[in-house]
Amino acid sequence: MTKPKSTAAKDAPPAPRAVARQADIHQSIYDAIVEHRLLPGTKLSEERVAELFAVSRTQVRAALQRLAVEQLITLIPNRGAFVTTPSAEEAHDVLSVRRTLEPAAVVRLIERIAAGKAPTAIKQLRALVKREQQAHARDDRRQAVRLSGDFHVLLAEVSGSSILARLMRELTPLTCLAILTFEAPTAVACPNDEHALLIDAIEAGDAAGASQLMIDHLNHIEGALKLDAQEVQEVDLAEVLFG
Amino acid sequence: MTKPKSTAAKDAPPAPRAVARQADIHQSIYDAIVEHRLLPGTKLSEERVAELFAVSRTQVRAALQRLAVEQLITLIPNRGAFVTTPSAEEAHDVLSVRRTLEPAAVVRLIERIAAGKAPTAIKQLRALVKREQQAHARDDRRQAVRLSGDFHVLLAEVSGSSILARLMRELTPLTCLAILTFEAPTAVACPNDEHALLIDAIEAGDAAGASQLMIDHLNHIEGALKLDAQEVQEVDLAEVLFG
DNA sequence: TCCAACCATTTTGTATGCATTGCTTCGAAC
DNA sequence: GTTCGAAGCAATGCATACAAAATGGTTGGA
Repeated sequence: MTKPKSTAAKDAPPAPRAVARQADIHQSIYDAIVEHRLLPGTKLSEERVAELFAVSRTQVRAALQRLAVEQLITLIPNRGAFVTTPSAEEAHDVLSVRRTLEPAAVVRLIERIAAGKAPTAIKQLRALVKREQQAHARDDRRQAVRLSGDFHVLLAEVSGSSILARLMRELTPLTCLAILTFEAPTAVACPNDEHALLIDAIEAGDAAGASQLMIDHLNHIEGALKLDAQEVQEVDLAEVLFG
Repeated sequence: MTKPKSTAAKDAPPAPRAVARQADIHQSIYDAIVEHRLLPGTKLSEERVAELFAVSRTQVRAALQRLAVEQLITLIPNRGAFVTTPSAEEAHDVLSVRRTLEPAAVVRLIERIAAGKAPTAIKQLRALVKREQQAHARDDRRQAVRLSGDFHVLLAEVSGSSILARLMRELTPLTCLAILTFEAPTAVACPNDEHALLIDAIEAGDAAGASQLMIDHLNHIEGALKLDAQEVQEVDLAEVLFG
């Protein structure tokens, strides 16, 4: 019974399916990185992670490899996996591409709503904004930034383009990482009133207005980034390796 | 000669054999899929692939996993890996997103050239178009389609945005797959004169004209897709990968 | 005292063996 | 003759064991 090695599957009632394990590991690390509980530069030892999840290194390697493709961690051969340290340049780059993509998502969504194909879109978006405001209300900045990213992903999803949604799922975590790395703690990340205004414009069917709001919103985010404050906070030896 | 292991020789390849093997497998399968030697729906058995490359299944699994993240293959739990069958809807979706992204890449590149930051860009692009024309000349349609995709990736790369380049590296293989799946064999994929015209407009610094050319170009590709022809055939793995 | 080389420990890379899952085929009953 | 079920088989999922590489400390020499 106490041995998790031999027939461990019976001990875990909620996740008897083996496939879920790997996804769980990926999700947990993903969440930790996006919510800045795992700081850039932190090393993720295979054995350590495997221990924490009570699985073998095989599963961990798979999860880490996927995270590496998503650029959330950097895999150095024979050295290990490290949480990616975003550069200021990359942060601007991501925001720049998002200024191209997201207005298109907004326009798409407005067209889709007009065609009656996305009846619950507005409702879903408002629900997410509400959660975001709640996070703000309890001063949970990490969760707020994360939910803010989720908002932009949801926007792309309900716009009806799976490709667009996929790209946004790649870009938003990088943006979250950049915000939490470069933004001053006092600054407001993705001011949620802008999200609310954006929904209003979408609901009103104002394509031009909504697009401009989105661009302004992304500009505000980029403007809030402080490129000089690249300080290291209690990160162990990793920074030395990268420095 | 006697002791190749110690700290003697530095001319040994900096890239370890280890990572190279895995990358090789990935690249080989990638090429085969993008050049349509591996047809959509084909099953890629771990054991079979491992045999062909003379490695263990471990390496193959890693390569397949990466291909799955890139959406070139579909991983079905307990079933195996299959070359992704693109749907007509996805094909249109990809082209739609590219119509949003690529004009931005063109404008970016023109600005970059004007700033003197990409002196060899035009030269590189023309060289690639030349190879593409040569492939056309010898009626190598598969290689032509593949090089055509490479052209669009190179365009994004020299535009100076690594994020944009990354996204294009994801989208072009899907487009290649769609073209070779849905397009009539007689149709010309990515008419290379359009690529040449595009380069001319970029070199002339005509941002509006070049953007429009890019949009037209992508529209031509989408227009050439035939949504009904969706056939699946069986092929021999060894023949395709090494023949 | 400082630099360099060596050895031990830790961590990653890889293969292999076993368990599990899904498919297929053969058999029997209706 | 058709259909449902069970057993066998093949392929994937996963863990463990082993090998290679790197790091850190230590020892020896200049």
